[in-house]
Amino acid sequence: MTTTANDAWEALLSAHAALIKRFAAEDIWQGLSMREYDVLYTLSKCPHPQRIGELHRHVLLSQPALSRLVDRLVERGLLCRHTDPADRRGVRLSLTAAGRDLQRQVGRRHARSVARALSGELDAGELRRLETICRKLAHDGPGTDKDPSS
Amino acid sequence: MTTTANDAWEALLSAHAALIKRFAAEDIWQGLSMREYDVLYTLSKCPHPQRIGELHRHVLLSQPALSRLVDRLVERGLLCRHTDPADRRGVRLSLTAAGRDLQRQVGRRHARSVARALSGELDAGELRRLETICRKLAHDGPGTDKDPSS
DNA sequence: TTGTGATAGATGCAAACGCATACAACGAAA
DNA sequence: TTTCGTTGTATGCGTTTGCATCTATCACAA
Repeated sequence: MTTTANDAWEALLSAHAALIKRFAAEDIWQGLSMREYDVLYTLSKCPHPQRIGELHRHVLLSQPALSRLVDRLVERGLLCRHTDPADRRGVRLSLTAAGRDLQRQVGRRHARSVARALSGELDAGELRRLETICRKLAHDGPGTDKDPSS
Repeated sequence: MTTTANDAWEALLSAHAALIKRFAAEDIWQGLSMREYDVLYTLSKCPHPQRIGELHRHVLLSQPALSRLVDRLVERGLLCRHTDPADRRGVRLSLTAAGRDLQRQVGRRHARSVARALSGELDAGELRRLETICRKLAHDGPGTDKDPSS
């Protein structure tokens, strides 16, 4: 039924908005915006220097906006940007030591907030179900899949 | 476990980003941004003219940004803004006929997109579980509840 | 009344954003 | 090797955003 899907989507949007507001209001961000933190976090999970294009697939931001966000992080000494030797159009990004430290520091606190917020409302089973369901949604639905490799 | 909650949150964020990107890419918005549509949609569900403050609780946007977004919609003739007679600091917003029409037109198409996107990945049971879980999360956790009336 | 603190929105301004487009490097064909 | 279409990122520019602050109104007490 179309209504069930729309109700679920609306609930997901509300949950997202409520939690984002709550997290944003916390005083743990050390001068980073949540989008900037998201970039640091994503890079912290990547073993190899990451391409901007890859980040762009992960982040909800236009490519030019991401490019300039990276500028700012580079200028703050949190990231370094170096031309990809294998494809000199491209750029590889990696965290500096300072960037890694800052991500860890903010990340620890944020992770605690997230745990408090979600565990306060959901039990372990619900958390796992939420994760499972959202993972299915996260892989772009049919019509957008450009890489059916995996 | 703190990890379970964080994995669930990350999955929710990914699902949100992927779906928003997908919906934003569709050519159904009639010159509205998704945020503007969200405001029209929220108002369309309210029987009575709505206060900006109420909208603000629903929308992920700062109060000044919302105020100006409303400006724009008023200027496009989609909303009307009139002083609340009961509290003349405040403002009540309501859709104009044009606003209601536009919301309906965009809303019909968007609802179909949402249904296609979510139903393509989830069965009816999963949709209902997702809604139930997200509703729990949407009600601000402890520490933010200012109105324990209901 | 008048004064005081709180609340609802609006406004100034700098920062950040999206869109369109430019630019550089790639890959393949002529 | 030159040319052409494609891809990865950056830049110009007008719009939208958030933060700080302002104004107006309310509720309540002196």
